[in-house]
Amino acid sequence: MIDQKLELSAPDRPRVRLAPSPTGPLHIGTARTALFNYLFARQNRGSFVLRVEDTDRQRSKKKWEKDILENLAWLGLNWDEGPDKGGPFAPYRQSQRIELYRPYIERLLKEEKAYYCFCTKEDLTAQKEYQASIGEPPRYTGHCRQIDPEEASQRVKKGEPAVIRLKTPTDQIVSFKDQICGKTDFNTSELGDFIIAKNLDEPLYNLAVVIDDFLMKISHVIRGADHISNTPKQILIAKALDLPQPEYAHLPLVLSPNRRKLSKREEVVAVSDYRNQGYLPQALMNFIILLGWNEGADREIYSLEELIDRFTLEKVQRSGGIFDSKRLTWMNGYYIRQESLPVLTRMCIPYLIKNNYLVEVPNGSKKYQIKETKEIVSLGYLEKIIGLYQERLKVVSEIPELVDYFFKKELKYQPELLIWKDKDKKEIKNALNRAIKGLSNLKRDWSLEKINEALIQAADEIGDRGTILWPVRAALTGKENSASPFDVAYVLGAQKTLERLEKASKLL
RNA sequence: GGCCCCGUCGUCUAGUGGUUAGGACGCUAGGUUUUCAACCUGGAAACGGGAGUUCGAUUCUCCUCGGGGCUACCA
Repeated sequence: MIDQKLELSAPDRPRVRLAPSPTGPLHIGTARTALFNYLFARQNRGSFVLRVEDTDRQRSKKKWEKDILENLAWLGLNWDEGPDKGGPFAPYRQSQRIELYRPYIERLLKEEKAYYCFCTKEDLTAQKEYQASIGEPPRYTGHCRQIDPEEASQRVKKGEPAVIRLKTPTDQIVSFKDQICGKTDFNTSELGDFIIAKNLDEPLYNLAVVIDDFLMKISHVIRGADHISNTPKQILIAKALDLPQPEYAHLPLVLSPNRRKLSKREEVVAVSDYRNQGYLPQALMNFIILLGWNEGADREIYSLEELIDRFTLEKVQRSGGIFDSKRLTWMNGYYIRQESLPVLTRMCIPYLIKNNYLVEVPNGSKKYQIKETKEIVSLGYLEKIIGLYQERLKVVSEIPELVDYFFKKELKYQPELLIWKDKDKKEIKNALNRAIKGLSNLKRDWSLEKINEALIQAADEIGDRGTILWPVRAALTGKENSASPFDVAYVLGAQKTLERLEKASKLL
C-alpha cells in the first residue's frame, strides 16, 4: 500500500541532500560534495538534508557514521535535517526506512514493471563475458522476464533464491539536463534489466535513493560525477513508480596527482586526518571550492559566507581537478597567519601536550607546566612563543618541532652549529662573550628594545652582525633555522638566555 | 571492449573571433635580513593534434588523439 500522495509540484525552496554511506571515514570527495550542496542550499534559503545510506549492512559501521557527522560539523557544513537532528521526513538512516520501500517494490511487482529473477551468479558472469567478447554492453537481457508472476512468487515462497529486476524498456532514450554537464542521453538498451532489490526487504541503492529523494522532497541531486551512469537507472525507476524527477547536477571528480580518482592508497583522503595534522576547516573549504569552481575572477580567498553569496552551479568546472596538497598547505599557512594569536595558541597547545612538552595544571585555570623543567607558565607566555612562529607555521602539528627549545632543559647540538660562515671558533667565542656581556647588564630591564640595542651594539663593535647574531640564535635554539635571536632571547628570559650563551661559549 | 564525461602553464584556473593569453600554488633569480619564514620585485612555464568556417582562430564545427568515470545481488 502506498499512502504517500504524489506531489509533483516543486517545493518553493530547494531541498538538497548529502547521502554518504558509512563505510569509511568522511572522505575529501564527500566533503566536497557536501560543500557544494551546502552552498546551494544556503544561497537559495533551502534545506540541506543529511541522509545516511547504510543499506549495506556488512560494510556500514556506526563509528564511520559518527566520524562523518563530526567532521562535517567541524567543517562548518551544518545540515538542517539528519539522523542526529531528526526532521519532518525522519528517519534519516536508510536502515530504519526498510519498511518504507517495501510497498514500492510490491507495487512494481504487482504492476509487472519488475519481476523475480532466478538466474545464478555463474549464469550471469558467463553471459557478461560473452557479451564483452562480442563487443556488446554487459547487461541482463531478460531471461526470467517471461516467467509467470504467479509461478515466480510460488518459487520464492518455497525459498528459491531470487532477486528483483526492473523491466527496462528497449531502445528508448533517457535524457536529462544536467545542471553542470548539460544534456545527457542514454539508450535504455545498454542498461538491461538491472537489479533493484535483493528481496522485498533489501532494496538496492538505486531504488532506495529514488524513493527517499521522493519522500524527502529532494529537488536537486548534487553529487559526484561517478554517479552519472546511475542517473538513467534512477530516472527509469522514478518513471516506473510515477514519481517526479529531481534536477541533477554532477560534480567533476577530485583526482590524485596520478589523475585517478582520489584513492586511499596514494593520498590522505580522510577529513579527520587533515584535522589531526592541523589543517584549518576554512583552509580546507577554501581550497576545495576552488578545485572545481571559479566565479570568473582572479581571487583565491573566500570565507564560507562569501561563498554562499557568490556560488553558482553554472560556474562549476566540467573537468576533474587534481588535489594539489602544496596549494592546500600554502592556503593553510595563509589562514594560520590570519588567525588571532589566542585562537592559534589554543590550537597549538594540544600538540605540545601530546609531544610531552606541556602538562595542563589540573586545578589552576589557564596554567600549564613545562614537563622537563617543572616551571609553571601562563597562557600569555605560550602565546608569546606561538607568536614567534605564526608566520612560519604551515600546519599546526608542526609546532612542537619548531618551538621545542622553549621546553627543554638542555639543548643538544653540534658545536659547529655555532659557527657563522667562514669564521673560526675563536671569533665566535669572542662574539658570544660580548653578547653575554652586553646582555648581562639588562637583567632588570629585559625588553625587546634593550636586547636589540645591546646585541646590535656588540655586533657593530665586532663589525659583522652575522658573526654574533648567528651563534647567539643557534645557542638559544639549537637550530639551523628559527625565529630571530632578539625575539627568542626576549621570550626565553634573561636567565635562560645567559645560561645558554655561556654554555655555548664553553663549547668553543 | 561498451556507454558517458572531459581537454589553456607541472597544478588550480581567467579569458576573447584580432590579447604582450591574465592570476594563484609550486619552481627560480633578486630585494629585505643574522638563519628560516613572511613580505616586495623579476623570470621560466600553457591554448593536445589535424582539417573545416573565417580576412583572422586558443575561442565556432567535425575528426582524431589523450585523460578520466561507470560497467556489483556496494553505495
